[in-house]
Amino acid sequence: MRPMLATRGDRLPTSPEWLHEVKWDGIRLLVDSTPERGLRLWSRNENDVTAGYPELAGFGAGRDLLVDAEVVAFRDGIPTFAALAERMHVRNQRRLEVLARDNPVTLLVFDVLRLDGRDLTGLPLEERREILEGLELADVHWQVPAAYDDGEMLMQATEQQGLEGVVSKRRSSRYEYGARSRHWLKFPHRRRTSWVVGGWRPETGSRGRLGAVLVGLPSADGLVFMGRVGSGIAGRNGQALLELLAPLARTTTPFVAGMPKVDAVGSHWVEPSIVVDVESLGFSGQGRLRQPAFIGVRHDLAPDDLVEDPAEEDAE
DNA sequence: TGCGGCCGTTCAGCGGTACA
DNA sequence: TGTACCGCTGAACGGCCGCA
Repeated sequence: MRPMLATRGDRLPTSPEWLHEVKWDGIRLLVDSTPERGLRLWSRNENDVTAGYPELAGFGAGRDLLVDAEVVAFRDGIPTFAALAERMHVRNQRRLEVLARDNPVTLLVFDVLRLDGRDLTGLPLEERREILEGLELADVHWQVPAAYDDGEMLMQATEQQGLEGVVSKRRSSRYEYGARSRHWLKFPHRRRTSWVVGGWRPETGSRGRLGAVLVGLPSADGLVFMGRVGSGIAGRNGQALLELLAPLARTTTPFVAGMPKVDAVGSHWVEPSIVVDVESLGFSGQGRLRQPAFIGVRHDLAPDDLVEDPAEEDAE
C-alpha cells in the first residue's frame, strides 16, 4: 500500500477545479490506526517506521482510520529536512526519547482514505477533505494544514516564507494507491545558482561516462567544496560536459582541504574554469547542495564572476 | 507520438561491523 | 576504543522502453 504521488507540473493551474496546499519538506507516511492493531506508520516504500516516531503514538486514539500525511520537523518555525534527517533512522529507544523531546516531529494530515471501516478512496478529494476537516485532528504533534483556492498567492507566500513549494490537486480526483497522478501537480521552489566544476566522477559500473560533477565556490585558497551533482547529466548532457572537462584534467584536487574523503576517492580533477548552473532545494545541514540537478554550462561566466556571492547569482 | 512505469543515478544520515 | 566503510532508509531527477 503506497501513497498516491504528484507529477511535477510546469504551470500552476488557475481553474476553480483545483485546490492548492503547501508542499511540506518532510517524509510521506500512510498512518493506519485500528482498534485491533493500534497505530502503524508506513513509509512511501511500505516500511514500518512506527518505532521511529514515539510522539505520534496517540494519533487516532484507537479509532479505525487511515490517513495520508507528511511528517516534518520544524527548526525556527520552518519545516527543515535536515532536522528530520536526524530522526529518520534512529531506532535506539533512549536516543528516540531524547530526540522526541528535543527535536519533535509534527504529522501534517492532508487526506483521509478509510474511516470506521469505510473505504473513502473512491470519493472525490473535495469530499474526503470535508470528512478530514470534520475529524478535528488537532494536537501538539499533528494537525490538518489548510487548503487554498488561490494557487498563485500560495506560491508567492511559500517562497517568501522559505517553504518548499505548492501541491495543486484536482478537487474531483479519486485516491489511487501508488499511482503518480496528473490530478496532483507539485511545484517546488528550486533555486538556481552557479558553481565552478573542480572534478567529476564516472558513472557506477562504467569508466568513461559521467556520473556526477564536483562543484565548489572559488576562494583565495582554492575551491570550497559544495557537493556532487548527478541528476540531469545523463545522456547527451553528460557527454557534452565531459568533452569540455577532458582537456582540463589535472592530477591534484583544486578543492581546499576539508573535502569529505568519500567524495575525493575515485574522483577525477580538472582546472576550475567551467561554470555550471545547478538547481537545488537549498543546502543541507552540512552546507552541501540538497538534491542538486545540473541545468547547463554558463559559457558567459568565469569563476571570478562567482567570488562576490554565488547565492545571488540568478540565471534568468 | 505521447504517456506511464521502471530503473539507475545523485543527495543525507544512522547503525552495524571490521579493523587498527 | 575510535574510525572507516558498507548497507539501509528517506528524497528527487532523467533516460529508456513498452504500450495505446
